[in-house]
Amino acid sequence: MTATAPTPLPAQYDPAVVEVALYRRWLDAGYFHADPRRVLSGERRPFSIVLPPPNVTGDLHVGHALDHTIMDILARWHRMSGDEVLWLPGMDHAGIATQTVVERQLARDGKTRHDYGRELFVQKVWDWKRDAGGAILGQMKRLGDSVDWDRERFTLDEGLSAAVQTIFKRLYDDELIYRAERIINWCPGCLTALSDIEVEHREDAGELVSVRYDGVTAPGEEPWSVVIATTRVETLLGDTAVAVHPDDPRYAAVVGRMLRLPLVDREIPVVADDHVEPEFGTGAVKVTPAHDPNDFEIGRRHGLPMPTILTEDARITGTGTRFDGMDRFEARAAVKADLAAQGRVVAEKVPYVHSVGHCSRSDDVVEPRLSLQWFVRVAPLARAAGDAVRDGRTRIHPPELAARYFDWVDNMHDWTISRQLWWGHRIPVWYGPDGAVRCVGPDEEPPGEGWTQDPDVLDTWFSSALWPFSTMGWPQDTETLQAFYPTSVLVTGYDILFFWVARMMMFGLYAMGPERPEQDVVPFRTVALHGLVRDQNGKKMSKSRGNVVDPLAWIDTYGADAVRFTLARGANPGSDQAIAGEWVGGSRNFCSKLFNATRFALLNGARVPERPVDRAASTAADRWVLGRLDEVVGQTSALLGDFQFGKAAEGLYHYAWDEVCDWYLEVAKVQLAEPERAEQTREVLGTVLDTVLRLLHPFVPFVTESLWTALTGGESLVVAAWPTTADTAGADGVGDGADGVGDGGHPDPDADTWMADLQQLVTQVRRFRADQGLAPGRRVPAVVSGADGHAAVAAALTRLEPAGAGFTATATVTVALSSGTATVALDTSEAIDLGAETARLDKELAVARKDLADTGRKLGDEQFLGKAPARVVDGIRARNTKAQADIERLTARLAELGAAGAAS
RNA sequence: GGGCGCGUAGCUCAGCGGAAGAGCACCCGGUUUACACCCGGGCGGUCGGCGGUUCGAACCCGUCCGCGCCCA
Repeated sequence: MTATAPTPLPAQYDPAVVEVALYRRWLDAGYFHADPRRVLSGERRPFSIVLPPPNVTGDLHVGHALDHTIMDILARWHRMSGDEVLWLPGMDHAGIATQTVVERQLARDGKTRHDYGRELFVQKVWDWKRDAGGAILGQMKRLGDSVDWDRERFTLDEGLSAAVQTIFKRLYDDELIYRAERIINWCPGCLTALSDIEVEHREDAGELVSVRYDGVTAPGEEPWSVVIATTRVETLLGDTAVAVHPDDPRYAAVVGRMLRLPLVDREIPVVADDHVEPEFGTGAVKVTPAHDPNDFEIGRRHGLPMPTILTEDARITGTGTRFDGMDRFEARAAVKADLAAQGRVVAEKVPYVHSVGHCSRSDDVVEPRLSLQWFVRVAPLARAAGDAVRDGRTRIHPPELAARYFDWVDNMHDWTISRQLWWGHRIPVWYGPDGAVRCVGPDEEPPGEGWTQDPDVLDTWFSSALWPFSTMGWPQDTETLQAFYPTSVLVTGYDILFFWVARMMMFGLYAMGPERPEQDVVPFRTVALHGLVRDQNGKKMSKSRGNVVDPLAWIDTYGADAVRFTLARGANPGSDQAIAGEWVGGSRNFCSKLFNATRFALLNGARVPERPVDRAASTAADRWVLGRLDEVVGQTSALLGDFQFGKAAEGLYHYAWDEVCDWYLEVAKVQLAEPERAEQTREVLGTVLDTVLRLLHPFVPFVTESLWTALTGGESLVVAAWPTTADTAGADGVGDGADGVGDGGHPDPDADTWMADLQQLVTQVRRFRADQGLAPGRRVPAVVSGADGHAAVAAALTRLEPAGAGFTATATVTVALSSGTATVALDTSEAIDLGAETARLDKELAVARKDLADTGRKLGDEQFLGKAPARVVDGIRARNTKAQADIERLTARLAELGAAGAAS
């Protein structure tokens, strides 16, 4: 890097003027571009992440902001650590959502997609994508995402489409894709099939209606009947049986006999089936095979007819009743009314709260529907996906959430992949004369005359599942693939575990399987799961609740760094976090603090030394702050390696603000005023800030970049080296252990003790001043004794001044230090507030007495002495001694005050 | 109904076997030559209830209560 003279900083930091320009500079410099050759040549280790592709119609919401912040922290950290980093961005084509957006536009002109025809409509969707799609990509730039824009991908790109066709053909040839007539989830709003995970179950208030079906009687026979209960009474029109449990004595006599289906006047049998729950309701269930998955299975077992009684948009059809043409909900009321009129409604529960499936896109109530669709036979794929985690080839973090993953992959149903849409990858299957079927691979010509292609497209997830390798050029064996697959980590919310992880695992293992050693087949080595972002009261954000926050508004107000830091700080693996604007303000304050601290340091000539600071020649405060820096360096790397972003951020926040700013900078002011200390202090300041800014860069890239380039004159923090303890620790041989002075990142107990004593001394004097109402700015003459080596610094930090002529101590503060009691005699030039001081000392005395009692009790307990480890016993003993000393000291002070009070 | 998780300061959360912590909020004082997006000081908790294990429990076990999520 080229070192130039540090540049002065403005009076205030304004993220708005800095962030956009910095991001532009990073792009121009090409820092985010990944070069596979540096990996293949062995020059660098690879680190790769594929961005779980956001939806092309979507905007950046706060959940993305968290997800991206975490990925960016990892990417920047690894980049600084010398890895070749690929973070690959892109979007999916979101079949239903995108088609709906464009159809809505057409509807404004009173048109439908059918007015344009398939080809023209798809062209219109591409137009929309070009003009209005992908807003999220620009928003990612605002956040600072260090993605490789040169490799941006879209699931409908040519290359990715070839990948889709390739894997479809392979699965088809392996008989892992099949076409069949099954009950699927049908959305009457979107007019397409859905997979299980696109259906959201919710407790809705419906009704449970019990209806009497009369038996068909022989002449002269007693009338008999069976009562069934249903929440969807309109489906009665499609019933083809009533089922009971074979061992249910109540119905043994009627199994095999016929019932008269009300309203339709069709005869249906009573069948016996093991899967009927005798305890539920009356123990008899109506069977509508074309409109209920369980009933479909019963229908198959008993060879029942399966009439479809609903149109695609959920209107009654083909029943030959007056209900034909009615919407399903209208029909529900009408059917019930007619049944009631016939006296067949024997019971009714309204409201009856039960679980109802809704379309995750349109929120319409999903209708189970018998339909001819394409499916993936998931059993072998899902087993492989489970095994990869079971045998550790892919690690789920935090590990507790693996249970959820297994729960899903071990119980997965076959996946419905056909969608009755136009926007998407069209199924590469052609139908010819006489029922001939041909699946066409990517390099094959479609069959010609007399053949037609399947009209459906594939589920968007089908192409998203290929994302970890299709984006890298698969099925071509590219350098990118060789260098960066398997990806290092997939970062996503635990709520998306089923969507991304399970499917990407299945397809990754299947597609890459034949070509690689087993260890290298998985799509990601680690899956790092984070939680949901909630509002400030811990409530889930939702449009209906009106508590959705816009991360971009926060970026405008507080800066991207502040948003990122807030999210990072709250990110504990696998658990949800709450967020509020005020808290983002707190992070903005932290960024300002860093700015001001660096500004102060630069104004005082701080510089980064060529070689590590010589600790032997340093003050205790220098050694303390450097020793703590070593610890923070080690701790931050360790926590990042364990995905503990919240703790890493917290540790840096605490060190930078509470230790460096509140204590070291204040001590540094004193040292800078001493000619023989000033230069050393400038180097320590430079070292500490240089390192802290490096450590913070992955979290808050913008402010750290501005400050670091100003401080060091370096090119960019993006490509600066990640600190190690070897960088910061002095290699000067001091710290052989004899004097307890640390070396090479080891703790420095002497310096720590010195600092703890200083903090104790300063805090006690400040507290006295506050209790006594002494104005903070007022200089108070004082004599400090029993605190050698601390007196001058402590005096500066507590605004004490040397005693002059006529000094008369009006008050004394005693402070327990490691080496004994320090005494500060002050001349407040007036009588002190005895009440306030006595109350203070009484409070401290009470604490000391309680501690003496607590520790005394333990030390008198044979069991404790015998069983507790020596380390603990020693600790208790030390506390006991300390409590005794405190009591003596405080009692003596109180006695003096009593004397003073009596004398005055 | 099955499974998982959570109840710690006003709010959001760390801590998960040896003296109760943080951020934000709140109260008092402050133009201390980096910072009022600040500085200094302070208030605030029978760690959901009850039992058990242990020399010792916010932390381990049981049970109950209250929330949340996923799958039926």
